[in-house]
Amino acid sequence: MKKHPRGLPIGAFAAAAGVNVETIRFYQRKALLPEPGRSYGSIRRYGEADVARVKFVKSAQRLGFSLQEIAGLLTLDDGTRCDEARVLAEEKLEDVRAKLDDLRRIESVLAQLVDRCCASRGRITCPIIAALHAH
Amino acid sequence: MKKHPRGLPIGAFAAAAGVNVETIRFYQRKALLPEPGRSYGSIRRYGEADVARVKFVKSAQRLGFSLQEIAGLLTLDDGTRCDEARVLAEEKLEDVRAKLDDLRRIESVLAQLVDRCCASRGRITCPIIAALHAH
DNA sequence: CTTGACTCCGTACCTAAGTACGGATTCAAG
DNA sequence: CTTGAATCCGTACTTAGGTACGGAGTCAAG
Repeated sequence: MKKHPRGLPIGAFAAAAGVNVETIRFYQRKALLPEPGRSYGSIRRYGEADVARVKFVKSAQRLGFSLQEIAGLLTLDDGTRCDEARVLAEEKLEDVRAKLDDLRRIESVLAQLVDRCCASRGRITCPIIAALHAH
Repeated sequence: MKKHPRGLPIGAFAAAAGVNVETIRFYQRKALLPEPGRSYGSIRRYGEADVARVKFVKSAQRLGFSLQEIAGLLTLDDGTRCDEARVLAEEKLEDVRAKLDDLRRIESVLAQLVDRCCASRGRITCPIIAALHAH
């Protein structure tokens, strides 16, 4: 493993964070990452804190937060404004539960259709097609 | 209500189907609707079958089918190829169940985080922020 | 025959979260 | 000092499902 005494250049940084170089640049434009210092020239150098930040973003994404919402979470990064973080998490939980309700409804309709379809072998009109015509 | 003896022009058709005029033209480009006849001039005229078709598309969308998948369903529109329709419905059911699994996992994590957050009033480090840093 | 509403058509724009490209620098090794 | 890799930067493209725009043509009523 190579040493990067002045901090990681973008390629090594992206690899360390498990994302694409272009993704780093994209996050930079979205201000999800601070503009890093550019020691000796015009090349950006990143540190461990930046790697942690990208991983934070990816963790939050896995919980369904959008990048915009994650920008909000990142302003609470010092961990001292628990109330605000809880509000964001509660709102997201509501979103997720609403989507769950939708999907459960859809699942039951689809399951019924598949079921009725199986039960109606030889019928002239497919129950699935008929149901889609019915509403 | 006005009569449209030669069939509905696009505006009345879109209204009857409950969608935007632009949506009709978009569906036309996607070949979800057949090119309608243009009697006497260059104006498209639509019939009841077209209205039913748009409603079919909207029903299928509510069940989570993409327009591309709906194009597939529409080729089975005569209702005689029940097996093929069932396969498409089963695949969609699998999709929906996979998404449900994801969301349930997310819900439980979020619910735990909110819970722990509530339990830790006064703590210095917010458990939500800490958890996002942990993975 | 004119006016106003409607339609036609192609094209651009929108969101989200990136990905891809390409010319110009710059860095590091030999 | 040269060469090749990496970086910089702006811009365009991607998917899905539309929405919006604008100029030209057409249709029906008065």
